Amino acid sequence: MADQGKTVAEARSDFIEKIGVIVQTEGLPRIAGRVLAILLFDGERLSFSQLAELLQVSRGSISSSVRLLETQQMIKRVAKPGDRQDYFQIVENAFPHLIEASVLRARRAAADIEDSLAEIPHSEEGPRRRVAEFAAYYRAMSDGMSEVARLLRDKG
Amino acid sequence: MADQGKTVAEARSDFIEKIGVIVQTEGLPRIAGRVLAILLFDGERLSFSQLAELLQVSRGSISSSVRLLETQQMIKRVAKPGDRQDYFQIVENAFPHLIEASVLRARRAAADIEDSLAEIPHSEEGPRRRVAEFAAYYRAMSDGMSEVARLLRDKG
DNA sequence: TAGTGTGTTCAGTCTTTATTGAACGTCGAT
DNA sequence: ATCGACGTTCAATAAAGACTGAACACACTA
Repeated sequence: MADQGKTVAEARSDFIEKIGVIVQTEGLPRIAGRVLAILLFDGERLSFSQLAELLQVSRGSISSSVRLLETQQMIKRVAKPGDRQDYFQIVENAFPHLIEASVLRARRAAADIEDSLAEIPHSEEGPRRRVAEFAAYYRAMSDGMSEVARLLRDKG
Repeated sequence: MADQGKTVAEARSDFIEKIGVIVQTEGLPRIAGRVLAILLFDGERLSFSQLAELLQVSRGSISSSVRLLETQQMIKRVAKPGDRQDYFQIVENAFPHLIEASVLRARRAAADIEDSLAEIPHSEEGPRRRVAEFAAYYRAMSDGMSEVARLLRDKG
C-alpha cells in the first residue's frame, strides 16, 4: 500500500511543509501556505494560538497570514462558545474563491493594458494590434479561470 | 479622441513601464517584463545592445532576462545578416506559450499533492477528501489554462 | 480598579531575489 | 597573433519582502 510506514502525523507534517513551498512558489508568504494547509488537512476550526503553536511561528505572522487568507476568502474567522480566542477554519468552496482572486488580478491587468492601448495613436497599427493581443491574453485568462471556478463549484 | 496629447514615444514608454510593474506583480523580474514589452510594442527585432541602451540597464540584466523569456518561448533569438550581434523578437503565439508554462507549474503542483495524498492512511477519510480537492483544484486549473491557450492559438 | 489574555501593528532583522559591473571566453576582422 | 566587440558568468550590492518580538489597545474577570 502507498501509505505504508507513514503515520498520520507524518503525512500531515509533510503536507503542511509541501504546501508551504508550493504557495511560496506562487509568490505568497510561505506561512500563509502552511496555515492554509493545516486548516485544510484538519478540516475543523483551530485557534489563533494553536496555529502559532503548531507552526512554531510568531503571533504577528499568524495575524498577517490569516488576514491574507481571509481577504482571499480561503478561510473564515469563527467563534467558539466559551472561548475568547479567534478560531479559523477552511471555507466551503475555498478553491473557487482562490481562483476568483486570480480572476480579479487578471481583469485589472487587462484593463490597465487597455488603458495603454487607448493612448497609442491610431496611426500605429502594428503596436496597437500587438498590445491588443496582450490585453486579449489577460481577458482570456480571466474568463477561462472564471469558468474553472464555476466548474469546481458545480462539481463540489 | 483617446490618444490626444500623447506621442507614440510617450505611449511606448508608458506601456513598457506598466508591463514592467504588472510582470513584477506576477513574480517575475521587472526587467524581463520591460524587455518583453518593448519587443511586443515594436514588433521587429532589436539587438542585444539596443535593449540595454533603450532600457538603460546592464548587459548582464539583458542576458538573464532574454534567457528567461527564451525558455518560456516568449521571444526568440534571431540573426541579422552582416551583424554579429544577437537580435531578439517576439514569437508567434507568445501568449499561448506563456500559458503553457503556467500549465506545467500547475501540473507539477497537482502531482506533488497527489503524492502527499498517497501517504495519508486510508482510514483518514476527511483529510484525504480535502487534500484530494486541493489536487483537483490544480488539475482543473492546468486543464482550464490549457484550453485557454488552445483558444488563443486558434483565434490568432 | 488592576490584572490577564487577546489580536494587531510596526520597527527592526533576516532572507531572498534582482541588478550591477568587472572578468572571462569566443568569434571575426585585420 | 592581436584586437575589439560580443554575450555570459559571478561576486558584490541593492532592493524587496518575510518574519519576529515588543508595544499597544481592547475586552473580560475578579
